Amino acid sequence: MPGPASKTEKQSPATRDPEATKTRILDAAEVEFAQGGLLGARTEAIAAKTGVTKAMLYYYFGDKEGLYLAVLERAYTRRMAALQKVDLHSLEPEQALRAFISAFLDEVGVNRNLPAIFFYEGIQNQGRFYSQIAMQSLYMPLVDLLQRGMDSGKFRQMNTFHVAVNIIGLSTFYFCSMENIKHLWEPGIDLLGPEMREQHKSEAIQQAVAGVLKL
Amino acid sequence: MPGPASKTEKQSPATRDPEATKTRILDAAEVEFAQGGLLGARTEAIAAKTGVTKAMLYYYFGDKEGLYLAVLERAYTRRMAALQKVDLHSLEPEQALRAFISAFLDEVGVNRNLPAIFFYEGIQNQGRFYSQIAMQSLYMPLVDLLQRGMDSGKFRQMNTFHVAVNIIGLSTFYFCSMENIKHLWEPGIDLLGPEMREQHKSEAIQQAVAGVLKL
DNA sequence: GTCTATATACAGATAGAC
DNA sequence: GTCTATCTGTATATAGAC
Repeated sequence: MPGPASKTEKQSPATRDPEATKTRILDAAEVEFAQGGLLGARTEAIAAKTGVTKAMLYYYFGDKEGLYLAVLERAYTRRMAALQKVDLHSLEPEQALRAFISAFLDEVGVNRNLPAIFFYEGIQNQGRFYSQIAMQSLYMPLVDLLQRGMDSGKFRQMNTFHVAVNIIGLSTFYFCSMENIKHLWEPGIDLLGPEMREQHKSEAIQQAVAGVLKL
Repeated sequence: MPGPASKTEKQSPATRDPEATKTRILDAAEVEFAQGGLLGARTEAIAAKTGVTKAMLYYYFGDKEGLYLAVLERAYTRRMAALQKVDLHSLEPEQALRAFISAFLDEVGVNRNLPAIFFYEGIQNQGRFYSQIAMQSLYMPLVDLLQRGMDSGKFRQMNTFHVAVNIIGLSTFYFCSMENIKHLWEPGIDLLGPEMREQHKSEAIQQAVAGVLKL
């Protein structure tokens, strides 16, 4: 039965609201890019999730790559905002490290697509869109923090770059590998549920802290 | 200047050697799948790298997915072989953990495409091709090892599943994020060179061991 | 600002000669 | 067993009506 009333389920009608539409597109694109990367994402799929037509993506963002950059930009801004809330310099190194990982993982819990997106960015796009900036916002504060811990004698001697990378790794790998590791737990468990996230955060912090403290 | 002699550089001539050709295709496919995943990989690119035509991929492996499965199969076999060389049960928990990570990272050094491939497998394919098997070979031995350490009183109380995942994470993230993190070091450094790999391995083992030992 | 319809390019896959 | 040529589907992107 064709006709205007038989339209199949769309997320919402065509609400002629530019900002809302842009946001909805970005939200859908973020999910799609997180799943397939720039290469694997399909503009048609993004449009379908959004509830607008493909043409709108091009109207607002020029092309697929422009949309991708907008997603990265927004993701980066969010991450920065979340991490800058914690004042690392007012805390002792160990407490600062705990606070940093906690804030980082809370942010990942809210914005679950970021680890995969940044991962894709490195592996599929050779970091050509964002590695410099992501590094400055995420890794350098951590490296500085570790250096401060070493200087104060609380942390062991270490290569701060490698350790910083490994700490981000042990914190984010869980979110990037969920589908590979879910069989470790009982079937149907929600790895993103509050209890599991808390468990993961707790273990991640313990591992990170114990891994850098002087024996 | 057309003609049979002006053929542009191919990896090798058409050597009518089935096994060699299959191996060459698998090698090239592994690189391509590691870079783009099942979705992003291009059969044309694989053929170009191999030096045979696209038709050969289909002749030997049926379709793209068949080739992908063959790559996974071979990668899995290699990983199993590398990990089973170390006899975990004959070592004390701490030494076993060191040996396990060392063997794992040595294998990653030899076979550099695996972390990315398994990562893609989880994130892009929802682990539908391999998560069960990869889990059995990689995570369960580690979980058992951690449990043994807890039982013996040498390791702290922990959630062995989370800790195992985090240990694999801190060990592999480096290889999956190279292009994102390379700016932490001086320009042009080879993150896969022997010195850097040794540094990474050393730090990874220290972090993993310190993270599980009883204080 | 949003949609429908379509142009253009390219990727996966196959047929058939050699 | 390998290649060339090609079919077919699908993806990005655009033109133009509303």
